[in-house]
Amino acid sequence: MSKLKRPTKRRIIFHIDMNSFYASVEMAFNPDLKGKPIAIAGNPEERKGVIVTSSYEARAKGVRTTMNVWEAKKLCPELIVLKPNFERYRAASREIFKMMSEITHLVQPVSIDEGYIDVTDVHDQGTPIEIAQNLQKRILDELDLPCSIGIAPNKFLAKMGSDRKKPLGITIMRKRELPMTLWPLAIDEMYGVGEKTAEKLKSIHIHTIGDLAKADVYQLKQLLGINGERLKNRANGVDDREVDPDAIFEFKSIGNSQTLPQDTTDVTAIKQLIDQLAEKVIVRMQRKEVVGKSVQIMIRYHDRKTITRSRKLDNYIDAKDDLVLIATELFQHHWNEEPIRLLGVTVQHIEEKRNVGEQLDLFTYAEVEKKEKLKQTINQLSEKFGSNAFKALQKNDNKELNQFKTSFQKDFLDDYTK
DNA sequence: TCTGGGGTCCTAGGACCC
DNA sequence: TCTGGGGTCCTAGGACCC
Repeated sequence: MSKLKRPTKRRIIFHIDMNSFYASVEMAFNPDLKGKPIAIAGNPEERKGVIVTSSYEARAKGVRTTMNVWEAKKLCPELIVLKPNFERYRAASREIFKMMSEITHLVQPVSIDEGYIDVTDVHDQGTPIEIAQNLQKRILDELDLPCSIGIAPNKFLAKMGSDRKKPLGITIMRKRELPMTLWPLAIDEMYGVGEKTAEKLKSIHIHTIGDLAKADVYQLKQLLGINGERLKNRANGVDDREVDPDAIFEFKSIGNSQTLPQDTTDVTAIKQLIDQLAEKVIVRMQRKEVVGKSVQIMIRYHDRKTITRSRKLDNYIDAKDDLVLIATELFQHHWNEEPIRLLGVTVQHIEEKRNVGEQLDLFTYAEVEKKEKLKQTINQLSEKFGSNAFKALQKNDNKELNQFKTSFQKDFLDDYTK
């Protein structure tokens, strides 16, 4: 008997998007800031002082995300620049998602300030529009934070909808109205189309989402691979991704990176930064009770050329020593000695600790590696001096190998390797 | 004085196995 | 002796998003 795919039920999905979230949280926290041009940025003394978010008043003066602080101040001299208070933003975010989860358990956070909910089976809280209005009002009344909501039969259209009206908009994207609502929009406004893709599409005379909806699928595939077909589908309002409340728990990597105060070739400073980054990554891994099986470093050079180098491991790691060891090795192997602007350390192939079992609780990766090296050394010694003296040691357990190492290795090996 | 830091997903080539 | 082709894993890089 063939398995027929059941036609998917028509769904009602919201995309909730907080309006200039960090700036709004700061204004809620300090109402004196309301109505003023404010921006959140890193340390303006250092070069990482770029604008992360700005209030609508600042945007009206031309202030944009990723703009340098000095550049923004040139455009808007009265700009109030604040350092980010991530704890504050996270706390606000938790409250918002709690309100969503009081409507339905089908909540999928996608970042600190946006998420999807699926209200298809919510029947006791009014019409979808009423549910959206109530949610928006509640977030505004109780948290003093504005948001926009898109209502649509799928995620893509809901996302495009929440973008239509800011702040405090509610926009319904009906499939039959797409020629009026979606298709006139410029291709760069489409979610999933960035700078590069927009350029490529324009080269084949696709300038609006409507052009894309009607474009030849084979030509699109040639130009963009599988993504070409997917974008065309989305332009036609087709997107069957489900709202997945578990997605947030299934993260795949944890990393930290940092731009240095100045470009540097100073190995001591670089190693110190690797150590700090590894520490941060490990703390986050421990908090989430996960381990990882692959380590990646990122080096951004003075000219912004960026490389990544990674190594898949035989075992899961969760210890700082291991991460520092492997990240440092990767760095030493691949650094071309040019001045470095930014360094990153990331652990990939993340698994929950409890799913991995206990095999690696015996040794840390660093210990295993040390043991392997010691074995190799002993093999070499056996070759040179005959097997009798060392064969026995190879069969012994780790404790004896270590005893051997501490008592003999130093002087003996120093002589031997010279 | 240009351009932060956190991620995800996709592609493509080479190695290796069958 | 010469040779096909599929599948999977690993690594590096790129595009995109907030």
